[in-house]
Amino acid sequence: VQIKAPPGFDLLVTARSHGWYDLPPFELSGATLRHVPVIGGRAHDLTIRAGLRVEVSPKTEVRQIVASMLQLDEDLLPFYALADDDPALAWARARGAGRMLRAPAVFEDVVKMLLTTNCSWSLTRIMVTRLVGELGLPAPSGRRSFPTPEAMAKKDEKFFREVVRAGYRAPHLVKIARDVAGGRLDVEAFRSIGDTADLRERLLALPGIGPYAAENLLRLLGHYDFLGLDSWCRGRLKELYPRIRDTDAFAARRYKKFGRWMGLAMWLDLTREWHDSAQDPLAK
DNA sequence: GCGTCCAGGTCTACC
DNA sequence: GGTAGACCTGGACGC
Repeated sequence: VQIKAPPGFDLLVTARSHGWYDLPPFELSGATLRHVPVIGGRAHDLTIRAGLRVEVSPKTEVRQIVASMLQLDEDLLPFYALADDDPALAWARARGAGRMLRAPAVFEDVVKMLLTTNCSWSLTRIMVTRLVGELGLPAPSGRRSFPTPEAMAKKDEKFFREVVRAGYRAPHLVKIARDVAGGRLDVEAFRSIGDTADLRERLLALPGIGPYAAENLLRLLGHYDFLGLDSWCRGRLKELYPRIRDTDAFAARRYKKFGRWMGLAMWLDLTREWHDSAQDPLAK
């Protein structure tokens, strides 16, 4: 399947927009991005190569999934117009940066974000790998999908504590999975909510999702009005701007001029070095 | 080998 | 509304 990309689009820049490419079922090898989406109840091998050649079936649904995963429909021109005037962000237009890599389903993004809270990146990777290995559906290649809400809903808190070893996050995983599987919670509909404040409140209503997780999920949902500051962001701000004292107040001032794009502006400022070299940014 | 600290926070009980 | 303190795990670090 050939998919037309917007001008300036760079698959590698989008794939490495944040850490998702490092968590299964995502796999980034060279300029090839893989995932195992569940389509029609079955797991499929999805391979996306530079030039956006996609090899999978059924084709129609794949177009929508890939366009959503790579945020191909996001109009970044208003953001670039602002970034052009900022010396630290003028690179964004030239590199085609600003599209955040997303999972095929919002459910996967929510669960993964929950598993990034209050732990090291290596622990996040371990927990997600166990979840996929235990509950994912096998694709023809043998690689596994991210678990469906139904698969997770069948497991109890003990499983998430003792097998996934998610610790105190276990009851949150059970609650979210069972609410989604039971039809009481439609996280996929979050992509069509336009009002940022409303969407943020709905995300904060999810157990285990606080300001950090909600605001980072907002960014994946195309809302950049909040900064989503965490300890990593604060550390990076201090590295980039060593003279600042109050990182949160500084960030609010520094990126205010970007308006509804402020969260994206900050993220690209903090991660610009990831796109300077061919080195894996998470390898450090 | 062992103990301590902390990492891409959240929730609850208090005040 | 703000603020301690508890919460799981795994890796880094010091001894």
